[in-house]
Amino acid sequence: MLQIQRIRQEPETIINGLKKRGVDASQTVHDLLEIDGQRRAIRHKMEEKQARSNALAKEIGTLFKSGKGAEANSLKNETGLLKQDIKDLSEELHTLEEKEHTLLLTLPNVPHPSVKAGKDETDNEEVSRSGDIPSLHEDAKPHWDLASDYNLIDFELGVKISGAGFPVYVNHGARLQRAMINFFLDENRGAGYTEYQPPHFVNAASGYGTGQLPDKEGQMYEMPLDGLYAIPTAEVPITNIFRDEIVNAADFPIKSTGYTPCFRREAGSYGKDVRGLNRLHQFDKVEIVSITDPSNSYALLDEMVAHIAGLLDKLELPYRVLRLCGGDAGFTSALTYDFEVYSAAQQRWLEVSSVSNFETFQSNRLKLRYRDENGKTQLCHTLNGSAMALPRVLAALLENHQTPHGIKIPKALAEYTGFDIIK
RNA sequence: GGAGAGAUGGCAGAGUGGUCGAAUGCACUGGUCUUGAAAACCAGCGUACCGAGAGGUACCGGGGGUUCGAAUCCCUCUCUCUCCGCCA
Repeated sequence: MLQIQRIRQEPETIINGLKKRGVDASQTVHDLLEIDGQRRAIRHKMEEKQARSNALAKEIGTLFKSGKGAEANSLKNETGLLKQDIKDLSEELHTLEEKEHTLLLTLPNVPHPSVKAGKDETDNEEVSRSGDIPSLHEDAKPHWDLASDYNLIDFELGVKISGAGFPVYVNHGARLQRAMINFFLDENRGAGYTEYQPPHFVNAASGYGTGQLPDKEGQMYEMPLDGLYAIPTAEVPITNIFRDEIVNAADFPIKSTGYTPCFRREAGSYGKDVRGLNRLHQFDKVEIVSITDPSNSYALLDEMVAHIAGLLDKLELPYRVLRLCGGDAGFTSALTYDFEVYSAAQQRWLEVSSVSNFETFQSNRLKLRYRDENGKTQLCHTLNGSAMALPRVLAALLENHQTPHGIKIPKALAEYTGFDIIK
């Protein structure tokens, strides 16, 4: 959520920035400024009456104590009137506050200056590319065939137990999953991230904190009996560790990591990219979350990008890094880099990581602050990224490293799997 | 599932109608003392909004009510804890 103070200070910057997303915010900003002005005027008026009422109440108390009951009672006339006024004003104030809040929720984050205007993924900029795209032998297969040939993943079994999009990993497939989780967590820990094992269900307050609610309400699995939501990413519970906190600036950057399964309803995306591991209702992901002060957040974003690149290098996968254009970046993001690995048999790029700086967009909702050098509280910048989403990494590993003799496991990962080839 | 207790500042914990944004202790920050440290002593120490400032307003889990006046009384919701039962 954008800060109203910022909209007051630089409405034009915000309107122009949002144009890069293809969003025309001029009407909303205009309405917000008007409502905000009214709100503050009414608040001021109400506070004046409250001050008067407080003073009178004090006076009445003193008068009663000194036995001047008649005088005290005469003052009560005025307080009665004030009371009604205050009630009316406060109702008006609440209405305006609600309107303002509702409007604020509709505005996405303002893109960073480096973000290009654009409509969708076709307008994203490739900023780097690494690794060689393998030339596969003639009988090379897509990962869903490999998964079944080598008995690694049983999609039909998942359908029986739960439904489409809930694969069952078996034997070497299951072990590979477990190995990747440990590999990623160890690498992240080695880079200074504190490891967490957070809850997989969160309450509504947490959903609002990171912006899943109300923006993406229908994307989360919901347990209405208990008022809980299955997390769509570890970002939600891990970032909410810091909700309503004033963190110590000396601890910056605060770096956290955690593995969780992720649950997504993927409503409205049936039939699109659902083959194999490309899009699932439940998948495993290791997430990194960082918190720092505004002056260092973009350097930290670069550091996170470099860290993720290092992971893909160790997995010996070809990848490219994209800077998302305004229209393709998420609602809450100021700047997002996507990592895509090349899946050689499908002959397409698969998104395996998305790294974003949210600036104060999340922390404003989270009330996540630090104290600056003057002792004033300021909103932190929050960032996060996948390091790494497992299914598509697995898909690329299987496809790219297949040989006529079996599927080779990259050296870094083989230390975790205990085997270096799947036959 | 049954029974009970509770929700107050970073933490612990007082406060049952006015002078309470709130005692006290711990923690934290600054200072005195000390070769240094500890101890002791002194001072400071919640958040948000409005205001140039003085200052004002709100907040004692959320919402509503009683009252001139509510942390304190009433209603209601939520959450937490303890004991019993069941159970990984």
